[in-house]
Amino acid sequence: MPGRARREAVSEATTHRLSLLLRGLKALEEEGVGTVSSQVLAARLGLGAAQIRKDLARFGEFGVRGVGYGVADLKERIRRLLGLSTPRALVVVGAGNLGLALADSRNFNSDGLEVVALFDSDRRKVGGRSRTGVPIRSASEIAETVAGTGAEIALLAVPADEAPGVAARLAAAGIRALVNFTAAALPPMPRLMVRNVDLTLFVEGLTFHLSGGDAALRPAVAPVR
Amino acid sequence: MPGRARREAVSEATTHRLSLLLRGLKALEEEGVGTVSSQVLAARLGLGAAQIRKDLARFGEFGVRGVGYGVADLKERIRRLLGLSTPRALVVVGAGNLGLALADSRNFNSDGLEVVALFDSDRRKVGGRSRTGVPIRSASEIAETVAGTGAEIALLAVPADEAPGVAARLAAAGIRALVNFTAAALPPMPRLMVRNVDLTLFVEGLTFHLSGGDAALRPAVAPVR
DNA sequence: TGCTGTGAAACCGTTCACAGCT
DNA sequence: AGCTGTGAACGGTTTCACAGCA
Repeated sequence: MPGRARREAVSEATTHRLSLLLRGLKALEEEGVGTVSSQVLAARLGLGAAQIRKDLARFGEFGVRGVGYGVADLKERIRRLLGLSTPRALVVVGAGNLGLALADSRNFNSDGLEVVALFDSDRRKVGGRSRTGVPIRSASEIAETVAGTGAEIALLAVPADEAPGVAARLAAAGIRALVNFTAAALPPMPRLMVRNVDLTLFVEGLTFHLSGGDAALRPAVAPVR
Repeated sequence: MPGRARREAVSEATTHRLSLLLRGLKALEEEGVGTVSSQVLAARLGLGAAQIRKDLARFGEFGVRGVGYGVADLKERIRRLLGLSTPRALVVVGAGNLGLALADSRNFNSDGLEVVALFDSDRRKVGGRSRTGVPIRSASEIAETVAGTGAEIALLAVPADEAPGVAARLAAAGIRALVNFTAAALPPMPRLMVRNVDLTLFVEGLTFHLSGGDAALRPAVAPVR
């Protein structure tokens, strides 16, 4: 599923692993570990050691031969690399269960990320707050809020049929990157980077394998051979 | 990120595209379209035409040369292929916002999929129902409910630190496939197929590209060359 | 002519194996 | 001796280009 925007030399798989790496390094730092090898890191994250080294190699030299990586140092450099060293504001559109879950997730409220607002078109929700205190504003205030907070990233969790319209408004408001949690396919938009995260797809991938892969197509009787 | 279990000849990318295809075909059928070419289908889904043909080729011959694919026929065959032609029960563990969102999602309650129960350890939630009526049971009833409903698939949406324990209990209860929405890394379990869907990863992938890729590592002054 | 099905080519990411530094 | 950084091999997926059929 391409989500290509500009010169995308770095694959999504790589950025995902960097994220994972960052998380692992944080844990190690809390455990008081000062130095770590790609070997050990890999085992903890379920990745290959060579792959970690390769991923890092793309961005420079981070370790010391014969020794390993400095935990605090590598952590800081990856954080920097992922663009998390400067604070970033997020907005979540759609204050249904999914939107609320996203807004309150500690994962989006750590490092440099902060969810600054939720939007919904339901009058009864507007003016309220999520459990952790994110204010719910009217969808009509999107442009104003985005401008005021400098938010660059939006998480889209509205009903599928409203998704394209809302995405267009977010783009117009100056949002530069969007994660689409909707099943709707969004048209390509000029200055907006889009990642589609379709939760259904993961489940149907499982049903495929559960049902024995392509078993459904094979005849019920044993094949000739 | 491998999630390899048994002989996994068919890639996750392929099953995702089949899911997408199924969705597209449903839409076409509702529009009253009887026949469609890989060309048109591809354009609607944002895929390549050759790729659609290649994906299908893996499972047999589905179209008519010079004509295209019969919408109703192809839809039915893909549904079959994905293992959605027979009903499947799902359970969702964790009745927080994310769990409730998953349980009420129309995506998991169409075709052959049905969410039959939510589980939570919070006494105050147990006995209640989600907005669409899925009953919330005590986490202690997992084994019993799974046995009673024949559920094979579980969606895991509990706090990260509880994830490994709950996953083990689900495996013991007879669940065969699990989608882990938690940030926790689950240990490999014998008869349990796991897919990890870490929502954080998608956002941090965006911050990487927003910050100009590896711009953070390049010196502020222009490189020598 | 139009469109599928498919071998071949191109591409990309991962894994291997080792040179090089500490 | 230990571990990083990396060229080379590998495997898998995507794209191309066309043969074959309606």
